[in-house]
Amino acid sequence: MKPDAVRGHLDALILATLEKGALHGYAVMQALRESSGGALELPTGSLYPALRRLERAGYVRSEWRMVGGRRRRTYELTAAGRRALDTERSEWRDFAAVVEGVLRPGTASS
Amino acid sequence: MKPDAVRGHLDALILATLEKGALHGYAVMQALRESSGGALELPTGSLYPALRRLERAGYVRSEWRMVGGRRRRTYELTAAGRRALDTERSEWRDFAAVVEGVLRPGTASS
DNA sequence: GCACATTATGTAGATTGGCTACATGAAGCC
DNA sequence: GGCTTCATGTAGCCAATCTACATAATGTGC
Repeated sequence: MKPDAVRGHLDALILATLEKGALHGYAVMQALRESSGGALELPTGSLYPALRRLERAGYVRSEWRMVGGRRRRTYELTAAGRRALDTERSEWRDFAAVVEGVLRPGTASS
Repeated sequence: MKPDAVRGHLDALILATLEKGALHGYAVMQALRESSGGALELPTGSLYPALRRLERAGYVRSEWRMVGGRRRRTYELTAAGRRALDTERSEWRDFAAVVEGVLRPGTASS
């Protein structure tokens, strides 16, 4: 998968990952890798800034915790985040349908 | 549809549009608008640079024509362009499957 | 003949979001 | 003691799309 393909859809992926419950950044990375069957290997330089962006936007809320001397910042969806996820889902469906329609071969008279 | 959503997939859309036959830039715009049911309104500042990029990459070949005193640059897929389109199609399928899988709700135990 | 929409091509510059590469540090394991 | 994994983050780069602008001919309505 080309690196930039996810562009514009990463927020949706992260929000969906957090839908099931609060997670810290590293765990989001792992969850995304797993739920994508290994296809999504988010570098930390993509993930952490994205999470902060989502927080600035009010879609997630974060909280520091110390677990065994290790600091963890756990992220949790806000109500606005849930609404944003709904929007992202329907936008994805629209977008996918459009691309699918254009890409589908054999629509021409040929 | 948010303006940047197409990011990373525009090449595929343009190549697919040219698959049915050579078109000039403006006609590509119209064809894309039509085949997307009006969802894709490509600004010229996206389309023309994209076409030149595809040409530099060797995926399309262009030719000037004068039609009724009006200059037209028609673009045509090359063999490499057809191969690229195949690749784009399969990459799209992979990508869409991944996003679909992550976005699908209710995969959790919840 | 004049104004305005449409057809047609293009560039300059801003934006933006994901990437690479780097930096830090603790815990776990051998 | 050394290596891997867990964990968080920043600085700066880059590419692709967008906005806004510039140009010019044809078609249409009056």
